[in-house]
Amino acid sequence: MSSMNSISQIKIPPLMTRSHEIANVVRDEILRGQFRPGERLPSERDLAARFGASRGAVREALSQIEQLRLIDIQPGGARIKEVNDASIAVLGPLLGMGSIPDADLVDQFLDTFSVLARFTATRAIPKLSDAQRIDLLTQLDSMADDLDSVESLQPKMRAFLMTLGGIADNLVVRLISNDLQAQFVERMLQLHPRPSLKPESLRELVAGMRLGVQNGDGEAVASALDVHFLSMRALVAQALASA
Amino acid sequence: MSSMNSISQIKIPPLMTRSHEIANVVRDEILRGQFRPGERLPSERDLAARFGASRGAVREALSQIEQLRLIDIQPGGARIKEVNDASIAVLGPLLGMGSIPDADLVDQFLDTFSVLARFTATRAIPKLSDAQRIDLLTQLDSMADDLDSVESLQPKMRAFLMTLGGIADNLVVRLISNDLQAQFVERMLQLHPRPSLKPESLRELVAGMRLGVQNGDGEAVASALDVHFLSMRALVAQALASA
DNA sequence: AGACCACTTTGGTCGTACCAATCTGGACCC
DNA sequence: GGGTCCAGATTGGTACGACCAAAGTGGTCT
Repeated sequence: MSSMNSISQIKIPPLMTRSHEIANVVRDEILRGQFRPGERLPSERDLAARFGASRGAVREALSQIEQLRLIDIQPGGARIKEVNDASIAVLGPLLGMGSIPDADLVDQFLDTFSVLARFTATRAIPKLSDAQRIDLLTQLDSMADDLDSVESLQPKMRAFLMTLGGIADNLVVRLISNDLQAQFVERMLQLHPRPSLKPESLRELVAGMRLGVQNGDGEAVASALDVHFLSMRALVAQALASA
Repeated sequence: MSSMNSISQIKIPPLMTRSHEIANVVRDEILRGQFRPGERLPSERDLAARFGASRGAVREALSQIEQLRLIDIQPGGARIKEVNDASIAVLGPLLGMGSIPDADLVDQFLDTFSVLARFTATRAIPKLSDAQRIDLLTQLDSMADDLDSVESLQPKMRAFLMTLGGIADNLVVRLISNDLQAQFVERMLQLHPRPSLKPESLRELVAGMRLGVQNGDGEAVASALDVHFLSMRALVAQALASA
């Protein structure tokens, strides 16, 4: 009986401060491989001079990059670490670097996301209350009305998965999904050409999930999601290849 | 033909700077729920006064907390956000807050981790080269020698999963695992009483995985991992309950 | 009661200064 | 030549003070 205010969540550019700018530039340089792991980053004073900023701003920037586990700050110098050992939070920048997202990375993301969705479904469905089941069915029925418009289906799908996530009640997965969401989804939605799923596939997805929800069969819901994500991956790969 | 220097990777307390201290304290206060979401954090100047630190140090601290998506810094004041919307990186602090880790959270972690392990296995096994298969089998045989000593098996198990991860070659999962590792594993290893898996269970795990690797049957390896993590969860839950 | 405006507070940035840890290079000794 | 050792330069850690623009505050006026 609350929230749902601030409906559209208009995202003002999250206040690009000087330190964030610097952090972004330096982060991207590291991700681009312009420094070898173990190598020293230019000193704070040098960076400050280069960006025409104060050392304070640079320090804030480096402090952020350190949180990404991309560098190791120590007296004597900040050293670059392996990108493979970094935090999830580098995924977004990693994706957004080329003019077109790296196809492999996108596929890996979708693969991973599908596994998390499956996981959520299998954990949520068995513990459904009657009210929750009805809620989910309602959402699915609503989704069944927009099968040909990806634009209007996507947010409903997202909401559906969020509801499932709330029921599964696994904070770890929730936080992982947050990060993937934050890192990935927004960039994915700007894809051109947008992959277009066939209405039949979507109908199959919704119907499959509905059956699973009705019967309390988590594996059925998960399977429907599997199929959906598989075709999604194929389409996205195709879209990226032709771009 | 390189690396493998700095064998033991002695981790000196990662240089607890003033800003990190402040960040930790404030972060924990937020995680502890001492502020309501939407509420304003004390001003940088107030925090500086409270900690007897400079504003610069406080700003670096807040900048780090902002990266955790726990606060939203804006002119006018920093506002607290929902913990549920935060980054994975809050998991560690969240676990380490009570004298004993929260049992539910630990279980959720193990559940999630098992899914990621299963995922990695199913993706890695089908694309094994001969050399990789031999490598894995060798590792498993080595593991079969330490079945009764959890202390010596654990690192081998970890190495095995890392190898699988390298073969699966999914950067997204890799980064997620990094974070879970960074957030969780170290704290888990300090558990008392340590959960003790029965040697028979471990033998079964290793044997099951070996068979799967040999036959190129990813699902078999995944199943063996499933069983293992299930009993692990039961034991950990028991250990935490009796603590 | 609502609109409007001046004042205060708050974050964003800069500059300078000092300390301690680290690194660097050259003198020195074997 | 190769290793050792020490002083000076470099680097990060921290502090204080100052100014600006944006956001919040409260009181006045209508």
